[in-house]
Amino acid sequence: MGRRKHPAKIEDVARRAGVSIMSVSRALRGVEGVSEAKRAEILRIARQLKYVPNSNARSLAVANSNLIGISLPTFAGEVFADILNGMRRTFATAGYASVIDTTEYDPEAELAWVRRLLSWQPAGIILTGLDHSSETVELLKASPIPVLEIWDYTSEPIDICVGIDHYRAGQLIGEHALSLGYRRPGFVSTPRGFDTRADSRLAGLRDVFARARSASVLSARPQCDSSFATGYQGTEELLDTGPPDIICYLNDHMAFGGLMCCQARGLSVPSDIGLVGFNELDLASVLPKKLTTVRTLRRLMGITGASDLLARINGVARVPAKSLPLELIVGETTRRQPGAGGEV
Amino acid sequence: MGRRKHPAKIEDVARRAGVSIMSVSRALRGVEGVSEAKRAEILRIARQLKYVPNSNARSLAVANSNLIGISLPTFAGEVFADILNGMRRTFATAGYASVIDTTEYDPEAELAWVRRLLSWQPAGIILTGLDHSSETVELLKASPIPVLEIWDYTSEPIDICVGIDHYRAGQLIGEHALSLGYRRPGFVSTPRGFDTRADSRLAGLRDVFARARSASVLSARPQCDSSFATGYQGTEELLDTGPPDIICYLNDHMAFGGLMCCQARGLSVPSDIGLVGFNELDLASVLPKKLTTVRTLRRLMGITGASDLLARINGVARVPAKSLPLELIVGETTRRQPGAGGEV
DNA sequence: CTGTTAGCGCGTTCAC
DNA sequence: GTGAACGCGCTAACAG
Repeated sequence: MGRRKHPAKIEDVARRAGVSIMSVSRALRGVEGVSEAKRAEILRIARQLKYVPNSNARSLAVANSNLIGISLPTFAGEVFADILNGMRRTFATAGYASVIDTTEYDPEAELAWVRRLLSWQPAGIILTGLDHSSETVELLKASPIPVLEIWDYTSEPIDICVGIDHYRAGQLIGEHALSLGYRRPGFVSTPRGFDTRADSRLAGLRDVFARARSASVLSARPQCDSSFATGYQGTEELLDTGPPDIICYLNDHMAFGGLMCCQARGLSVPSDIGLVGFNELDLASVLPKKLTTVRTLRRLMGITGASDLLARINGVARVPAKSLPLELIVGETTRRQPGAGGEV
Repeated sequence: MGRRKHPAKIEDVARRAGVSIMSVSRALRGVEGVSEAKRAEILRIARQLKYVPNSNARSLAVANSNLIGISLPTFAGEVFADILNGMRRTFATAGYASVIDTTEYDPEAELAWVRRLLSWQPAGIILTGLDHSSETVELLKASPIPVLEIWDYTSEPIDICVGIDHYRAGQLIGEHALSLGYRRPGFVSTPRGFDTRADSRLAGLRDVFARARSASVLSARPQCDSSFATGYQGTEELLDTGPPDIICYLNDHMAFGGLMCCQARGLSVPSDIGLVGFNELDLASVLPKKLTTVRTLRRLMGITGASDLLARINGVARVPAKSLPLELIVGETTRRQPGAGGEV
């Protein structure tokens, strides 16, 4: 079987079946208006010719598509994979396909992807977070295509929004740490401006400790190629400068790296130092020491966001922005009782 | 700024600029044939109108696209993310965009995705592994579109192939284990038939031990939602049935789960039991005990595969299938010397 | 139930 | 350097 230069088109099927193009079109789409006999014959021939409809022509003719365009910061890690899974399952059952690209946290890359997406006339577009270039926002606001912003929360999204309040998450962690008597907080994440959610959480943490007139939050932002290594190295940095009594991490993977670092240095957790992760990732389920962390309902977020977007696509005029609940998971990497190290 | 119902088209730009459609087309594509003055004015108006070209119309007119369609088993884990990163970087610099979907290891889902991909007339298609439905293979072989199969290796791919020999990887691990005196091997992975690469590695392992007339390889295949938990539970299963003296895992994450399980049971590694992972994942960099594992050059694989596919796209008639080298990384979770437990 | 006509937005071809 | 025709493959709207 040779590779044909030009794939079969609807006309080839029609000629071969001795019917008109329209009958083939109807038969293939499964709409009314073709006798069962013809339909079966047409389907047989289409399969035999390995006919695949041309989406470009179809989308051009009907001026819409059942395509959802998705933009993520990265494929690495469970976080976006979880959100993605929730969304995709929802879209798949509704008959929508999704095309995905990652921006590696670069707003210009996001803009380029949004342009490409718009050029396909998708049914909906999903962006991660709120940190877009102004041109991206203008482009999307001028377009009739529904837009979902997910993972971060704002009351004034481009269109619709489902996320969590990261600033509040930082406060939550800070309040917990304060109540346990921790006074010298540290924060380990990726370089500033890279991930604005991390910055929001750090801000929440800072404000809580500032209000308590406590020491300011030390932060380390090493650049490693893995979360684990970043957590390990960031912890080393903090321990070497002004040793904090509690370290908060961008996520559980980094916190695990930190735990390994403390272990290597002979520090005992939580008596010498407290560790707090974020996201309640899979890793936590096998650790001997339960990690103190914040549970984020990522899968639910994906499902909720996708459902809201589908509602907009199906004509609902406005869907209010949603903020999903956060839950602090108290583990064994922070003290259980207010400690003695309160005042310096 | 209201949301216009119909996005601006090339004709709108032309009318507004007082020129013909063709001048706009030329100006926007940056081809010869427009005076610089006109070009600047046209670009200004296009931007002002937030004009985005319609890809459907364009692809229909020129009968090709710079789109690469990619099919992955899953977004979870680092393995496919690493391969993907290598590929995407290569495509991006060559001006190709990629659209990705996951099959969750279901050949029928892969077929559906391939159909959709073909309907977009992409420049190339990438599939993970070799386990396709026969219809998928027929469809692709009948198409003129270059196809890359990645991650698994075969000398007879659909078109081109870059991967590793998973059977050989299993042998490698088996030979190493044998040489260290291990005689009762176990293997922990996901349910059978799910991931054919895991099955190949198990087969390689089995054959090595069978040739040595050693005990047959015990296998556990629990179904958990995370690799860590799967490794933990699979290890429990094996330890409870016929306790092996060495356990091999589908990947490092599972091996880590296994390590945690052994630790929880008070078993010491490697004196009581040896553990072997796969893939040399990021996690390993922070562990206090270096993991014995197999290094796979995933990023290189992505780059190589993408380059080969681009070569085919650019007219190279045939590109030979490539098998990338494997390297056993000897860590501290297996014995360093042949042990005493040789003969029973 | 079936076929014909017109047009989706853009690029190629060929005039001017 | 510029523009008018035509066609890419398909489908909505109509006619038979």
